[in-house]
Amino acid sequence: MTDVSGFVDQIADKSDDYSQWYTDVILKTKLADYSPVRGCMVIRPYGYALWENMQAGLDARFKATGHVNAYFPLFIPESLMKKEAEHVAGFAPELPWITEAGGEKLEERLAIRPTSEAIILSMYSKWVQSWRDLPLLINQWANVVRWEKRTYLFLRTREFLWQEGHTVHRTEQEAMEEVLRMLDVYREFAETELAMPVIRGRKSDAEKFAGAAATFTVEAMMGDGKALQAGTSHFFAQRFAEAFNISFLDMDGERRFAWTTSWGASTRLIGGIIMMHGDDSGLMMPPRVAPFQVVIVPIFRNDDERSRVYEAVQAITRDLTGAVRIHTDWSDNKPGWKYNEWEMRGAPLRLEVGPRDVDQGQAVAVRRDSRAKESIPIAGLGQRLPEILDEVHRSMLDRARAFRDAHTWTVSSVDEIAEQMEKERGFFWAPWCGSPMCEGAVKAKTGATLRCIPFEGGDDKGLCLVCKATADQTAIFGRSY
RNA sequence: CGGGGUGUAGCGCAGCUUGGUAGCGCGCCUGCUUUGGGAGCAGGAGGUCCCCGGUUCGAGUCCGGGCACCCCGACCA
Repeated sequence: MTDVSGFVDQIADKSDDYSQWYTDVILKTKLADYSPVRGCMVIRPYGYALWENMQAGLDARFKATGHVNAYFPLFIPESLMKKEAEHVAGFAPELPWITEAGGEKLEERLAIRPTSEAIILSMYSKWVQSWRDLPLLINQWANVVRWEKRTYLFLRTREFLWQEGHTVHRTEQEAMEEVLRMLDVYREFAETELAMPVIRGRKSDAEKFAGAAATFTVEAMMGDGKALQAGTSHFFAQRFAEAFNISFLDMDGERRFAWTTSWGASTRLIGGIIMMHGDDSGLMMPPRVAPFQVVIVPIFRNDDERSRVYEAVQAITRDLTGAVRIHTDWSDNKPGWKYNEWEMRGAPLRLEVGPRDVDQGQAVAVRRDSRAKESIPIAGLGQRLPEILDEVHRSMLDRARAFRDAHTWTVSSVDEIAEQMEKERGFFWAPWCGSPMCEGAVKAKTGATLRCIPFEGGDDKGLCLVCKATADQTAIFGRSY
């Protein structure tokens, strides 16, 4: 393997200063930049292209499960915001308010949406009259604002992009099925498109969404052992339906409150991609959402060679259009510079095309993840490159799983967590009695919060890691973003 | 909201102790030579030294006040 030490000196060492590494990577690879507005960021074209690919993957899955898109206003009247007590209490500290517009004080303050339950469900109360109107399955792609005190690129900014699905159902069972179905859509999307292994589970009461009866989550482990909530799906029971008066005449002629859900994933996932796959050379884009899956680096010494290489590159680009997302770097930089540049920016595959290759009717493919080189006949690129991209995806997913497994411990006491956290962070599986007191004790002692009660892999009998009472469930603890 | 740090060219920084022509590296522009793992030479452009006030013949530098941003912590769907 090529020695790559010292090539990317603009980026802090990942092991040396993880958060500086993360910030450097984002700025240097032009994913995003700080904005003139404190706590807000600009998503640059390279980052936005990534987001568009992620959107496409999610949107197709939402459509395939029967959902349609719509768009609701950014502003929420205070009276609507206040209708569900727990909900407003949960978001109050980070709500921005518009009190004046057009040179006049508003009669009613308008909140800038932190999430859209209030505005969407108030509309649903008009639209839902009969059991024949159900289920109502709507998603929206939008920006939301939460006035965070402490911000971090992609992971916690005051404004961010996301999607939020809001559905209404006739029965509790249907609503719960929807909640779990969409949670699994997030899991499948994360693994299939982002090469990001996640754990499905339920949130504790302390960690659940403000106003939800139950919150489910997919949790991923970042490269520093901290947890990232990669997507959530909420079961509201009939709480919001009662607050917003969403009721319908059922088949038996009885008027009943509906059952509602919501589920969301955001640009935070981009932060997850960076932290899960990146290394000291920079980004590593999961092939299926990478803005450029293959970057061609042309090599030549003079005009004659340049024109021969140009022809070959044109032919290759023609052949591959539609099969892979391809970009050719015709900048004036030297090839070596381009190799480093595109490794830093995480292109999954580099294709070198030089005079020697043209003479032999081939091109040299180099993988970002392993830096393995392979000479491929030009005629065979259309078949071989997608194969390699799939291999890269698989090995990235495998590596992320192996990393998570190597940083996961089964423990029986909170002291074990504290002890291990001194050395290395990760996920801690432990029996938990269900008490918020014990959950709080773990946080106070170790800084780790309860990430979820996993669907699979837990033990249903044990003694609580804190109080030693009988515990019929297992919880996963960890530091989180 | 608390603690720390930093504001000087697009970026990274030096200069401030001891006041006196605003500098360095990278990047950028032009030309020539280069190009298979971050090229070389030559020439060139680019400044509200964060802002306001004070001291002084003279302030990037000293004094006072303010602002902004970054990092750490608390808080946080």
